[in-house]
Amino acid sequence: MLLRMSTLFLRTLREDPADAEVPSHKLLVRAGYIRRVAPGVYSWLPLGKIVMENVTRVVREEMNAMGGQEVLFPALLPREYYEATGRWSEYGDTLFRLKDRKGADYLLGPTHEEMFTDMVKGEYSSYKDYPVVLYQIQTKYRDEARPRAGILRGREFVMKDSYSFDLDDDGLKRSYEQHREAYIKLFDRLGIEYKICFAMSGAMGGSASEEFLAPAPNGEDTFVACRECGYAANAEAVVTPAPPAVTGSHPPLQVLDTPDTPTIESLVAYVNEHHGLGITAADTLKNVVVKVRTPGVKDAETLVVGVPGDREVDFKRLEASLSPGVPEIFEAADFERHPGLVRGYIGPQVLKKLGIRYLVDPRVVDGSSWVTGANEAGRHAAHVVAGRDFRPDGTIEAAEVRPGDSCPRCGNPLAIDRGIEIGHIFQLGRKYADAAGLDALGPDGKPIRITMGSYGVGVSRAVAVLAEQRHDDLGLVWPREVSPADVHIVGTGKDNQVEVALRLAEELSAQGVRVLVDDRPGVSPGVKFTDAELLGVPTILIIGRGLAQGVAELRDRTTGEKQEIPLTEAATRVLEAISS
RNA sequence: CGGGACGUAGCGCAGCUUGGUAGCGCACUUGACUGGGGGUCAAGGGGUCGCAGGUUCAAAUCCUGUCGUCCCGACCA
Repeated sequence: MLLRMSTLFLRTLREDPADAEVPSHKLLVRAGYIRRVAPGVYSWLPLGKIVMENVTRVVREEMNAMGGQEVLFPALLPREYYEATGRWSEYGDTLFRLKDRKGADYLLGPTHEEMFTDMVKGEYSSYKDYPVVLYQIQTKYRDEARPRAGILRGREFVMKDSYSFDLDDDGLKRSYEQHREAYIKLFDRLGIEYKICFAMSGAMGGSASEEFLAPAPNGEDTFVACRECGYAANAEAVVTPAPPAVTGSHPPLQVLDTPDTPTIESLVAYVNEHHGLGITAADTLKNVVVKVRTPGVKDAETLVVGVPGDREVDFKRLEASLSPGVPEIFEAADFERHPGLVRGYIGPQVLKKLGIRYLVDPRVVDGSSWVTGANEAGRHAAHVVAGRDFRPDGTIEAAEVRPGDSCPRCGNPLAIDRGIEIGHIFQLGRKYADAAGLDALGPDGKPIRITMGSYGVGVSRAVAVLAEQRHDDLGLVWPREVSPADVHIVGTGKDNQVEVALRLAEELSAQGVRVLVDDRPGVSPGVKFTDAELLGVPTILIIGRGLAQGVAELRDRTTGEKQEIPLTEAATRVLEAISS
């Protein structure tokens, strides 16, 4: 492959685009890899297209290697497929919907579970056919409420999605493990740094689930990681280790006057000063009321969540825990309908009587004693003991996670970081097979319900993640596998440098090296150097002022290392560099 | 959907307060010089000032409406 800058469809920009915030977005636009067309919708220019193809190739090779078979579904889908699983309505505004000339409903596929399931059902009917893994690399459409960060979160994006179909749970586990291994290989090859995190299976249903998160300051996901034992989890999925139950006796419940103490801080300060308690925020029990709306259920349920007072309720965690239920803020009007709930002074003592479900943080164990609301304005209660003065209906993971919290596996402190989800694997189970009635006829003549796994890789997102993780002040720094070229040869000078550069480029190209050569006439060396650095090809060879002395310069874009080499050795040295 | 900002040349921006000839940088064209860090000089081309309505002799500028975009919070690869 030989790309000549003199004819390459490329214009680099000196300035950052005004609508770009994150480095990957700025650099991919400035370096001429992508251009914006609409919010969350981008065109790929020649260099960007090559990078995307390279990522696609790696993903495809690893999927084939693990036994996956590639198929391709249309992006344009009729409504009927999404009707059976209820997602035509459940997906809501995120679904791009359209009508054909007859007025029939269509959609642009946001994901393809239904199509895969239906296809397998149409072709396979015997237990002898299974297991099978199918995948596709497809453009997906989601009308995101807020696309952001360029290619990182688009409304149109390329995803590899695969599905495993097995006869039993052991088979599903095997397929899941195979995908996990394939993903490790694939992301390693792509040069992406990632952490495998326990995840919630979320709205998709199912059980075991892990996310491949690429650590990046601009990531949208928060995850915890334990340096000691390697445990890593999406913040939504972190399990709070419960302390042992407390035994022994406590003083009887005591109601205290605590005027003007609607917040935890004011409460702690007041009871320590006026009631001599000596407590901290962690000794108080904060009770947060929410409404929970469950799909298909008419009325929202009122729910109270109890967490230690030194922690906020993390709405994302709460939502993940309640899924498929959706929590909503309990507003002033709702309080009016529930006079038993005194805003700012809610305690769990009365919830049973009010018939309100009460879920607590796992730290609220039997026998633990708390300072909490007395259900009267201006009054709190001390020595409120779990199991004695109130009995929760269960525990819930809703409290915020903080750096230093105990690792649920080994107890050491956890660190918190941001990451970008680049892959997700999970054991779907039988949800879609149930909806489609996907069975195989077993050896005994009885039908076996198929169990499925679902596995995604954000292909176009991976391009952005690489730009996000691998850049410096000068520009992009591609890893070898995805770089638009193996070597960027710069010919600069007023003698025959460009001519020599071109000759060398052709020679290398003939040996299978992918070459980008800057043969633009009349362009100053400074421009060529800055462009080379911006574009980010990992090896740069300069044919410049040293030509008369038979010297070229070899640069490593990643390390910044420069060395003068004899021109006669240039081809060999480049071959060495790109194979190392 | 809630909060904030912004729409002027391909890109980045000024001009708007106080109405009167639409401007700067980058990019682009031509010529000369320069030739290892986005170089210099000269001459150019390129605009429905988001859209609609209003006020006015006159609107990029004032008023009303509308559309769109970006950023921060609830969804997800």
